[in-house]
Amino acid sequence: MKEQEYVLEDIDSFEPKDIFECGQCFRWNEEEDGSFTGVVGKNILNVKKYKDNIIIKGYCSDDIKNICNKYFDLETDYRKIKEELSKDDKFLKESTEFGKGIRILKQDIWETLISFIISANNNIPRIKGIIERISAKYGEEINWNGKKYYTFPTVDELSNAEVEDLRKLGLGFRDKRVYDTTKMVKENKINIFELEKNDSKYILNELLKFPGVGPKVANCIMLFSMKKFDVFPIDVWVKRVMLELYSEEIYKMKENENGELTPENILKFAENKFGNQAGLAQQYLFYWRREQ
DNA sequence: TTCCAGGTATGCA
DNA sequence: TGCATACCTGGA
Repeated sequence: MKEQEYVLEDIDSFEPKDIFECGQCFRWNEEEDGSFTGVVGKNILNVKKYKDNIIIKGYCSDDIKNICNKYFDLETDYRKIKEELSKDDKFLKESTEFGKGIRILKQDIWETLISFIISANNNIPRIKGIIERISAKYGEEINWNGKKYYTFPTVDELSNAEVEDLRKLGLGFRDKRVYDTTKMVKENKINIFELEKNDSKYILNELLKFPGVGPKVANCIMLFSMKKFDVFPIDVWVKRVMLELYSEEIYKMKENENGELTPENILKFAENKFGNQAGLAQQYLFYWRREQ
């Protein structure tokens, strides 16, 4: 482990607040100075915006540049994507302006799988608390700048938890789902670490085999850990914003013979309208609507 | 006290 | 297949 620093000069489309509070991650916390600190794999990172630069300080096991380039998706041109999305849509123009600093993180697939199972019918403060307690109990402790941090437990580490242990950590009815999913991963029933090389349809089908993983959770996993931007997770917020903004257009779809505003029709409309960037469109609209 | 939160699993017709 | 209902928990 080594202290390191990485400065991104004049970087476009990178606002720590937008990235860490748009709902894609649960392990980043704002500090008193406005920076954010989070645990990424076995590394601790602190991200601060200063004028047009992003200053990333880290306590890392690997080269901080490699870690950040991958994790923050620095190769992708978000400006271009935003331009394309807002080209002929006033709502996306407004929402991409509102969340202009959003980037989709490439998070660990295993951590994302468990985190979003926990997210079901839950609220963000509680989700964060549960994940923190799981990490403190089963993860690895790292000390940095006089503070204690905990890595998210590996598959082997979390396999030490019984259902009752998870219940004590506050998972509620999600305890058995996390336990059973952990067991399936541990026994390699589905190799989640090799999934991302397949197309979204195939991956969706595989992820749905895990207990606690439905369409919404599966799509979030693909979007937030595999850079599958063509998926479109539909939750209460997205449903709300889509109906508020696009009801007329969804009614008029030629596939929508009965004029129904069902999740299927919302999905068809989104895939058709947003194409390969549907996931990003979802994230801009979600963040915009939720922060209003 | 009651309701709700980035849904999913289950039991029925 | 298609639809309602229950589900831990803690904060408002």
